[in-house]
Amino acid sequence: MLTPKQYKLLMFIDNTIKETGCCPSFEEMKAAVGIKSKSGIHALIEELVEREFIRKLPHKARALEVLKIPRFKPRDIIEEEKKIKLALQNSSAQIPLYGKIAAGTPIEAIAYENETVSVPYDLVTRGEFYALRIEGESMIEAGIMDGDLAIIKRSDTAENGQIVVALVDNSEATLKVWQKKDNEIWLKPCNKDYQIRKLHPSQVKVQGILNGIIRSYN
Amino acid sequence: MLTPKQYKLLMFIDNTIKETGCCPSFEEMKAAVGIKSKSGIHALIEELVEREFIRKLPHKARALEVLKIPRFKPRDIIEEEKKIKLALQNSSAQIPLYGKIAAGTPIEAIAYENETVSVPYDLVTRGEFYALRIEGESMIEAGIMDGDLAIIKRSDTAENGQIVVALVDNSEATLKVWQKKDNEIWLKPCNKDYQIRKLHPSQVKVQGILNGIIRSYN
DNA sequence: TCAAAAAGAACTAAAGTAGAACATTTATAG
DNA sequence: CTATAAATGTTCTACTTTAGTTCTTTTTGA
Repeated sequence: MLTPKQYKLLMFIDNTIKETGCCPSFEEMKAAVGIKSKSGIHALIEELVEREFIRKLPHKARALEVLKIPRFKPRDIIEEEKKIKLALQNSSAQIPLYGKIAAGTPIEAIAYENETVSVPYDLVTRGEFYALRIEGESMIEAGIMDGDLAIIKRSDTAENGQIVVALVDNSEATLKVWQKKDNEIWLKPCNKDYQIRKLHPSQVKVQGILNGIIRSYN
Repeated sequence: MLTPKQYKLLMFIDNTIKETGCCPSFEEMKAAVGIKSKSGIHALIEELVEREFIRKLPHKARALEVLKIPRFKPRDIIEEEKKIKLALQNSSAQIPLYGKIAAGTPIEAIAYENETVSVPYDLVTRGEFYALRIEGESMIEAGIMDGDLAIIKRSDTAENGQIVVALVDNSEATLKVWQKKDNEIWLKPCNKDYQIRKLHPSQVKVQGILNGIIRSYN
């Protein structure tokens, strides 16, 4: 449509008229567009007139009228496009999403689901990770809400006090605080309404340790 | 209909005009379509002109006009777009980390900090985002814990019930649930031990809306 | 292996730069 | 109202850079 200089000039004229109410002189345009000679401006204006972007009132000085300016994309779309470009450059770590937890199936059993989620690198340093969607309120006092995405580091051991993915009786996976007491394993929820489960070590297997939480309010 | 290259070129021309207001040159088109010679672009343009998708103003440089956009995309383009969408899910965005909240400084004041954090792309679609480190326990019942990273979408308005970054008396930034009641603004914490603050609208300014939470257990 | 697509070189045309001379409009003093 | 100076706009020439066209050669894919 327009050349860059033509466009720059058109926008300058339009702006100036809108701001000051009167048309800029050639000298002002020279400065604005970055041209050192009036003839250049003249040529640009002739082009703009020919392409019907502006109109000249004949035999008048400082008498230009802007007829149209090229339509723009909405700013937020441009912004989004920029963001997409940027996002495509910085890749982040991919970890598999293994489904929901609290549902009662061993993690391995649902590992075939081929979904992945991207997480910031600082949540997944060193080790093997996977993600689970939280279901239920049993850990609410630890700030873990229904629907949150739990980032889990694969591990088959845990320290007291850590929040772990525990597999009970080889059938039920659950996210709880791990506590070893004498000859029992305590799985402690973080919610007054839930009971501590006291299990024999042979009944419980650690499948991973909670490493991070991602929540989206959408 | 159109070949993938033709379609790609047409879209590029249309986009460029809408974005920048001026027509791209052959050199720019070369880069956009991925052709190394101007003659290739020339051939494509001739095709597009013949099929009346674009018009050339004769004897002018950078003077193309898009007449219409085809309703259907070539199959290859559709597939490519799918790939991009997929890649997007797998990528992350960088957003600035503006420091801690609850500390009592307006967000703007600490905006100079040049740190950024990377967050999954699905937490930061459309809009401008920044991150704040949560300090304190006032939102603990909403699952927002001390030390969490809050992903905030910049906004100066909020709906009732949203969790917002509110600037009180131009000096104190705080994360609370927003509620407009008659002629008062209520800033509600999510913690029984904290009081609701009832303020005059002139005292409070929204600085952003909570969009996500990232927590790391390290 | 043949035709279509692409690359490249050589060329033509348009856009932009610069300065000067000239023409017109506008403001101002007499 | 008119003369005139100052400001503004137009035209011309000469030149540089950027853009577009045409042709030949090379590559590539059915």
